[in-house]
Formats: sequence, C-alpha cells, structure tokens
Amino acid sequence: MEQLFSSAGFEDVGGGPLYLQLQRRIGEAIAAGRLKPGDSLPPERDMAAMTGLSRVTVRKAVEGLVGSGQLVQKRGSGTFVAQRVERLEQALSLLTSFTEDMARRGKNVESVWLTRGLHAPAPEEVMALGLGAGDRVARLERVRRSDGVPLAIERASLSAAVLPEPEGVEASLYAVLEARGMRPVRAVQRISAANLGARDAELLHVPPGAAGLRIERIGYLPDGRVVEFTRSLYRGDAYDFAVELKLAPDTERKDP
Amino acid sequence: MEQLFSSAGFEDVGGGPLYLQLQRRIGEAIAAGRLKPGDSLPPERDMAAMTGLSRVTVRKAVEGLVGSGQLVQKRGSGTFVAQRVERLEQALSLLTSFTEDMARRGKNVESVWLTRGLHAPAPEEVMALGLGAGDRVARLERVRRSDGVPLAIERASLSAAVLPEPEGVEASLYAVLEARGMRPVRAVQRISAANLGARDAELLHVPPGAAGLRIERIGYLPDGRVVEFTRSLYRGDAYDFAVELKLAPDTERKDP
DNA sequence: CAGTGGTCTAGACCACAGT
DNA sequence: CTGTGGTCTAGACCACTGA
Repeated sequence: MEQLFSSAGFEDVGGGPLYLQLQRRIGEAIAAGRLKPGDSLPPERDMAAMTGLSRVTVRKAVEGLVGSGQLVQKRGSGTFVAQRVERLEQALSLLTSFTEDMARRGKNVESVWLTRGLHAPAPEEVMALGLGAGDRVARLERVRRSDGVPLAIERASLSAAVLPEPEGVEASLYAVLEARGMRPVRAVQRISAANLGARDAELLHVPPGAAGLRIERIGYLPDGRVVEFTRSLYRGDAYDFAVELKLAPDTERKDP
Repeated sequence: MEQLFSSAGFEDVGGGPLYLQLQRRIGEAIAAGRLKPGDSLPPERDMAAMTGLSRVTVRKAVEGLVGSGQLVQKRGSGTFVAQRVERLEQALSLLTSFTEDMARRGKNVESVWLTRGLHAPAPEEVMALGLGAGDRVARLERVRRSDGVPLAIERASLSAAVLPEPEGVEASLYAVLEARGMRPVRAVQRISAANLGARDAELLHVPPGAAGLRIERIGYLPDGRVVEFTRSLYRGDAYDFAVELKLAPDTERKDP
C-alpha cells in the first residue's frame, strides 16, 4: 500500500495528467490482485499526502474507477474495491419470465416493489397498449434481485382489462397472466444501451452513468392483442443476452 | 441566455448541490429547445461569472451533460449542444452483415480500417476459433460509419485457413466469404452493455464512459465449423436491436 | 495572438457513518 | 465525537484553436 501511493514516479511529462497516472496505478493494482474485492483504500486525504497530489486530483482519479465499477465509495465510511458480479446469461429466443428464468438456473428471486396499482396512462402507454379514452392502466414497477444483488428494474404496464387487480401479483406476473388465460405467446423486444440516471443507478447499486441494457418489450396474445408493455433496465455488468441467428428462416431445416 | 445563467434561483438549500441545479437548468433548456443542436454555450469563465459560481462548479455541471451526450466540448474552441443522432434499428434474428444491413435501409457505409492483416492469435481467439499450435489469425478491425457518423467498432478474427489474404477485404467481409464458399449460415451472439473506454469512445466520437452495446458473435458453417469470431461495440445512443420472441419453438405454427 | 477548455492546488465547510 | 466522502471556492498554469 505504501509503494502503491508513493510519491515517486509521478512525472509531469510523458505520463499524461497526474490523475490518470494515479488512476492507472490503482487500476493495475486491482487487476493484479494486489487490491482485492472488499479491500479499503486509504482516505482521500491520506492518498493525497502520500502521493504529494492535491485531494481534488486524487478524487478525480478515483472518480473514473468508480465510474467503471472498479471502486465503490461510501460517504462517511470509505472507498473500497468493488465486489465482482457474476455475469448471468439469458437466452434471447424464448419468451420467459424473469422468475422462471432464474428458477431454471437455480437462483432465488426477490422483488422489491416500487409501484403496484392502477393509474391514468401515460401517452406512451396509450400508444403501446392501444388504450381508449378513460381506460386505466395497471403499473408494476419493481427491482429484481437475486441473492440480494439487484439485477434489473422492471416497469410493466398492462391494460386494466387484462389485469384489474395488480395488487394480486406477487412473484411472477406471467404466472398470474397464465391463470387468467392471458399469457403472451409472442413478443417483440428492442434492446439498446444507455447510461443509467441517478435514480436508476441507485436502485441497481451502481454508480450514476454506468452502462445498462434497456429492453422494451411488447407481448401479444395468440389473437394478436397486446397484453404487456414492459421497459426494463438490466445492469450492464451482470447480464449477457444470448441470441442465435440464422441466415434465412428456413435454411437449417434440411439439416436438423 | 442571460436568464438561463442568471445568479437568481440558486438556493443552497432545497435544490441540492449547486452543480446539479445548474446541470438541470441547462438540460431543461436543451429539452425545451431553447438551446438547439450546434448552439454554443458561453465560456466556462463567463458562465461562472454570470451564475456567481466558481468555474470548477460550472465544469462539474457541464461534465455530467457531456457524459450523457447532451453537450460536446472542444478544447480551444468552446462547448456546444450535441447533434441528435438518429437511432437505427437492427433486426436481431437474421444473420446479415453490417454492409447489407445498411444498404437495405438506403444508408451508405464507410469503413475506416484500424488493422487488416495476419497475426499470431491471442488466447481468446485460439479458444473461439479452435486454432492449433502455429496457426495464424486474420484480424480485421475497423470503425463502421454511415454518412460520416461512426456507429460501431468491429473486430473480426478468422482463421488464416478461412481468409488467407485479409488485405483483400474491402467493404463487406461476408461478400468475400461468400465468394470463397465460407459464409456462415448460423451464429451465436452475446449482447451486453458496457461503458466505453477512452480509446473506443474516441473512435466513436462519444465521451469516455458512454454506454455501448457489446456484441460477441461466433459464426458457423453448415457443417458446424467456426468461421468468424467478432467482437463489436455499437454506440448505445445510435442503435436499437429488435428481437422477436416466442413462447416455444412451435407454438405459432398453427397460426401462420 | 487572445480565448478556450484541461489540469492542478490549498483550503474550507457540510452531511453522514460508526464509535 | 471523529473521520469519511461530497461540495465549493479563488486562483494559477498549460495546450490547443482559430483569427
């Protein structure tokens, strides 16, 4: 630790800005395992004194590593090396619910409800669900966790006609829909990446600006009616979506 | 402009940190269209004087908006409202090449080559491509652009046996493979989100830390041999991937 | 050349955590 | 209470842009 923050080696020329030099040092120490997950770094003021840099410069170095998820800062407590998050892989060809998906791989699921009730629909919801004037919308908003680690924020909207009592949904929305004979059999998803805002980042326990997978899904019944409109945000560092592609729809038939 | 940066309305209580209050003001001005793409903001020193804040605080406010892609800073020149990037949608069920995909929607494609040649394989490439000792690998690394806007970084690796002369690839890799009878008919992709590093961000003309879609693809021949191993980074603000999901592989057959 | 953003400093006060 | 990170200031020098 003493050598990591020694004042030696900080050249004002050649190595680029001082905060990047320090950032590189710390990053390499983590990569090399000299700093392990959970380890605490010295207080910013101490790092500043040890390196001979100002506290502002030390903070700027740490800031980048917090942004990339390598460090975690806790006000009043300290700065720590982040825990590694196991990356989960989700097959992106079958229409499954989060609950079923996690059960299949032996993980438990917890939901923290943020909203669960009937509301006046937003214009976006009217569009997606094809609502009429005066229709109400059931909104289910929750943080999905596994083993205490938040993995995703899920915001589902359904017509009140489909789900008149949203308070009855406990673990799995799809299980409730199945019981009502309204489970979607087809869905269209759009996937993109976005930097998480302050609120969403906090819910997922990642720093603001961290990369997240944004998934927008519209689910359909066999007769083509829209059932659900769901917008989810997955932690970019915890989730992989896997897809299988084919050259053309029927190319593989001859070779089953 | 004068009222936007007036010193009135900065309360040290209630509105949160000063830099967030200023950030919100500027962000709302952009959202409301009072600041249009290409507009320049006053110099940081002027904004500081107008608001009565210090330059460091003004910079911190601007920093966040640059991070989320709403502002662009040019050293020696100024700070500007970013141009809006049209979001493209890519169907994620057919195996197409970037070139074909863009041609289909009437966009031109430009490639800026970063690397194109035969190299000694990295361990990762040996694994993915199933290379033997002494085998060499063809590496094609390029920035994909459309109408001058960089959209993705593509890093393709192929066995030298599949592509002995990588220098011969011009626009479309798949066109070259097709000519050699080695075009993949099936592929497996893994999609995740990640914050872009400094180098990749620069190549895509976005600020470091911006969200990107990371796609890893392994392409197969009809006989199951691996042809390509490609890692791509797409700009999160410019790309949507669309997928259609089904409940079970054969559910929809009865209703064509 | 003057003006811009990029970096850096020393010092201050605040809010919160843990004792 | 002490120690931590979070915020903020005033002032300085540098590197780059563009006239």
